[in-house]
Amino acid sequence: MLAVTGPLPAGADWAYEFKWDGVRALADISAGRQELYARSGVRITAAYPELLTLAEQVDDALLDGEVVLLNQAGQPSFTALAERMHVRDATKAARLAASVPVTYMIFDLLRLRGADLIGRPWRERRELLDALGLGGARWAVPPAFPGGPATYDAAGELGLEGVMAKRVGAAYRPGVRSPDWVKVKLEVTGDFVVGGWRPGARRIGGLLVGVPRPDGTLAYRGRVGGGIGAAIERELLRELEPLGTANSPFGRGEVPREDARGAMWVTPRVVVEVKYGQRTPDGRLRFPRVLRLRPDKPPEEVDDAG
DNA sequence: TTCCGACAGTGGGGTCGCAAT
DNA sequence: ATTGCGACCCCACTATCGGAA
Repeated sequence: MLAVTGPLPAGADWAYEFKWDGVRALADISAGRQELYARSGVRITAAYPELLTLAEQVDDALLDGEVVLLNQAGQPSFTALAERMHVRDATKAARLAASVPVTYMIFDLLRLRGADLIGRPWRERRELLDALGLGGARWAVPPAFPGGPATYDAAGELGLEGVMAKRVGAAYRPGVRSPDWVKVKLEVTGDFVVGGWRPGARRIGGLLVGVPRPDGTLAYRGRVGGGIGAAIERELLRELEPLGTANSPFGRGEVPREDARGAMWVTPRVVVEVKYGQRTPDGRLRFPRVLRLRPDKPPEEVDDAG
């Protein structure tokens, strides 16, 4: 079951959980055996051996949750998790499980001791899950809260990805992106200077953006290809085409070769407003998309705050 | 006839593995 | 040994098309 994106729902028929930035995983435990499955249905048991002792706490259950890798501050790091999720080799998995262990955040219960719970309301499934008393060094059942705004604020303070709102009376619908689950992500908008663009299936595939440095070069912040519809593309072409230049306005060697392939460089004069999730460890924008052009904003006034 | 929802396609940050260079 | 590319993970958004209203 998947969530739709939307504004924070309000009302007594909603409950709120933190949204964990990791990999979705179903844990199927029966007869002392345990398997983990990714959203695609692929078996990912071997990648996370530290979760296998979960079977000692429950003998027959189908659990839904998110595998996360917490940093020292207790915040999930998707970038760090990415280095673990492709691992198939048992020896390598065991070494990583010891040095950078994951945590399984369990939030739903779909089967218990032979009883299929999918048709039961979320509230009931959640009560049964809580009653199992699951908890250990490498897994947890994070709490659900009754207040939406408070949960959202807390997610912001804790540096989490956002909030999941769940309709308490709703059944579990496998594989369905249902409005009974609403994800509300903490996102920000910021202004960035266009230093180049790449042709794609559209005339403008994506923009290469950055923020100005005192020496006049741009500090690279990544590519932005989302949000460029026909109208914005037309505006961008009108502004960018006269600004073409032979040299990259970014710092030397700063744009990865992959990103620079086919790029058309421009004099850094066009400012765009971009919406995005968090930053990656090296400052690049995650899930970026163009909101609009900022013809009113001079490039010199762009900073890296937003 | 118009509107809406599902879906394919395009774009992003990443990692890994394999084949071509 | 390096590079390109697709397959997976996470995703947002746009354009299109067919069916419902």
